Amino acid sequence: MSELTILERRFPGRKAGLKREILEQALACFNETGIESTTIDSIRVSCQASVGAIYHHFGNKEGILGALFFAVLDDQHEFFEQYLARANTLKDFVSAIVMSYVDWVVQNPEWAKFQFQARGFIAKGPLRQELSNRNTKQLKGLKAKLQTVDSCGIKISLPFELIPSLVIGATENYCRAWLSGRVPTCPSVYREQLSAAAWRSIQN
Amino acid sequence: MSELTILERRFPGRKAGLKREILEQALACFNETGIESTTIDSIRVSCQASVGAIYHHFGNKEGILGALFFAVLDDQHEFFEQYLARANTLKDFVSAIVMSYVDWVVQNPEWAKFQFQARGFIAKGPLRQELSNRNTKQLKGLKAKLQTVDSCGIKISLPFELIPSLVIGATENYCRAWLSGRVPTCPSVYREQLSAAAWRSIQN
DNA sequence: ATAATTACAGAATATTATTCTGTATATAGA
DNA sequence: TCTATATACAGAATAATATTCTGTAATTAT
Repeated sequence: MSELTILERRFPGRKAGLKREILEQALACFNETGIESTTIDSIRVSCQASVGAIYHHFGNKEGILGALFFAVLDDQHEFFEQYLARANTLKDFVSAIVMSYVDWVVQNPEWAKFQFQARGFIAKGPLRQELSNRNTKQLKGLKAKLQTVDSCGIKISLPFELIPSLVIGATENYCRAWLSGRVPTCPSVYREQLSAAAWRSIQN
Repeated sequence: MSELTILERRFPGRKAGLKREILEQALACFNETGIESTTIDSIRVSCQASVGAIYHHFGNKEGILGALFFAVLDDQHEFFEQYLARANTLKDFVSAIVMSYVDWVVQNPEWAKFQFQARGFIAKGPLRQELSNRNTKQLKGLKAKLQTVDSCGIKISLPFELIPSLVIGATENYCRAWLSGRVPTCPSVYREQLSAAAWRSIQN
């Protein structure tokens, strides 16, 4: 794991300084007051920039949202790939998905909160195609990797389209509950249980 | 099941006619173009009302959102209670939760889509307390019912706070995927599998 | 060194949400 | 039935917000 923040990794260099600052404050605003009720002006005040600067870098509000959203997505994906690379059996495979998800959320709670909020917006707006492309691509990668893995003597009889939901659904649901304060206990505490439950759920 | 629509059940009577019409068109707009990018004026045009009428009934945009959101929540809850009433064993209990969720979503896909979109907004805005109250209340009801049920000789050793996520997480995830078009197969097809997987996931 | 591009500032404008004032319609009490 | 009171609606006026536009500084490339 690098010491840099997500923004420093995705928008590196000194000349991207203001860009990062705008994004950082925008993230804070979005998480505090919600995406819709965050105004460009509130972001502008937070980062002490001008509307001109903001619109120069991002075009419009959706542009800020998109820059943040795809930065998260990329970061999460890289993180996930690191876990996946070490998985040799099907059980490891399931475990890697669950664990990487939990660990990433716990390490980046503010980004995770934002991601949950923003997905809906992106799925509607002009960037929906981009999101859809990435989803298909990632799914294809997963399928390929899945072929190369030792299946532990288990024959999965459930239809493939159900598997992703079974593997990640409960974990995602719990992480969301934790981020919103509905449950107090950090998902890290339940890494093993969530992983084991996912594994049980796909067998029959 | 009543023949009436959700709106007719929640806002009955002739004098609530325009109110229902506004809500119906607002729902359509929200689902088509997203909540943020839906303007009051686009709703006004769709239902051929005046801004005055809209603001008279709902106060502001958030008010429309809230009326729709809690109407859905109430409807879903009643539907769910019908299933739950028939559950006598723990396994039935889990099954009732999964099945009622799937059936409701499949019967009311537009409302379900809206619910997923709107939850984030409500969780931020001024109605968040109301939402939180309902969640706690429902959870309390579930716990109470859980005590009265035959546990099938199973001793659940997982912490309680994990259970709701394990039971409904995968199903919710799949329904969401279906509503957004990411998977083609209707969740109804997988009712049994989802229910069985949830049941396996909570045992260890 | 200078031309060209990129980064920024802030006033001007456009879009959208909300309020306000007035009128009609319904409802309740006499 | 009459009238007072509240509720339902219409649409112009205003406020809040997003976006554009024009100009200037800084940076980069030639």
